Amino acid sequence: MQLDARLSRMLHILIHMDRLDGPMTSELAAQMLRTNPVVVRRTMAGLRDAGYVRSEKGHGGGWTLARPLDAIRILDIYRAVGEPRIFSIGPADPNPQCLVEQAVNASMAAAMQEAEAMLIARLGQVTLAQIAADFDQRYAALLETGAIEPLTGH
Amino acid sequence: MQLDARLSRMLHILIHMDRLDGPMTSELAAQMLRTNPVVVRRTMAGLRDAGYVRSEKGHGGGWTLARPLDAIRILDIYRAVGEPRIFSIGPADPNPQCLVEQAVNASMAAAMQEAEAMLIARLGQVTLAQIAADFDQRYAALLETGAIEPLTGH
DNA sequence: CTAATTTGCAACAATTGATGTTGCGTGATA
DNA sequence: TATCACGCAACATCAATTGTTGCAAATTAG
Repeated sequence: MQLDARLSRMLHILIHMDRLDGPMTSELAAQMLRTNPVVVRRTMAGLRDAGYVRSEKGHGGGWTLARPLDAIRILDIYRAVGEPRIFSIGPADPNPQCLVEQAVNASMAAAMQEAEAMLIARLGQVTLAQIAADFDQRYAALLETGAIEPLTGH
Repeated sequence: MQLDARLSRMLHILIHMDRLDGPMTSELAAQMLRTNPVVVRRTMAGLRDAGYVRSEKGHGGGWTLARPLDAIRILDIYRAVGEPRIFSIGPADPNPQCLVEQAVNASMAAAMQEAEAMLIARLGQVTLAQIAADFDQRYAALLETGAIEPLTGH
């Protein structure tokens, strides 16, 4: 399997939702993510259950933020999408009989848990508002160079 | 895909090689790893090319350590097996046009690179001799409790 | 010298979980 | 009442490790 992009995709679409007035349909989100509306609904379901977005059916329906971006941390969304597995490397057998293998697993697990704790801590320190602010800087910088026109699609 | 266990498997088998007098055949290693001899050769090939083990064909052939365990760090083996991808999460598009997505990727990449650097640093600090010493402690502890008999398989 | 052993390597199948896709049901609105 | 949009189940696709088969090459035993 290639990379699990659910977290990145949700962060991406949540910021777009913040900049959009009115609900965002799964269809529009799917275009932005270059995927299928069903994939959007499937992944966003976790965010809805966790209270970060709301969904409305029917005409004029779609997805809306339930909180401001500065009240959502990356870690919140990581958890809302189901806390996907972080590492693609790991033990051959998580609970082996062989004592050598137990020692190997213990050593690797210690290192990986340390790295994971650091990553989780970082994800808990960054709000979506900070990412949106970074976007604003990038946008302003591109306007400055004349590389893009004001109000064109990002 | 499930977890990539190549690194763990190599650490495991290298320590067994150290405790074995004479070469270890791929067949024996495969039994210890509960896999196929071809898988063993395939993965060990990287360690041979990197100079950590030697292989001999024919009668009495097999794999032998080319260095003592205290001269091999986990990081060395990680590199020798081809530096497998560490994370199973990541960006949907590593080089997107969308500035929002660029900002998301930058934020995630910063956190992940920090965690990766910490993991790599840890793997560079642990030698296989240290893991083998941990095994010795586990073995002695089990002997102490009478849970196992001396000289039985580990 | 011949047979048995063991690695080397190519080729292909199996596995697994996210991702992609189709279809239909349900609720809301124009 | 027709259209829109989400909800959900079911199945296909994909990618990378892992598993498997087959055969060649090298080395040693007898």
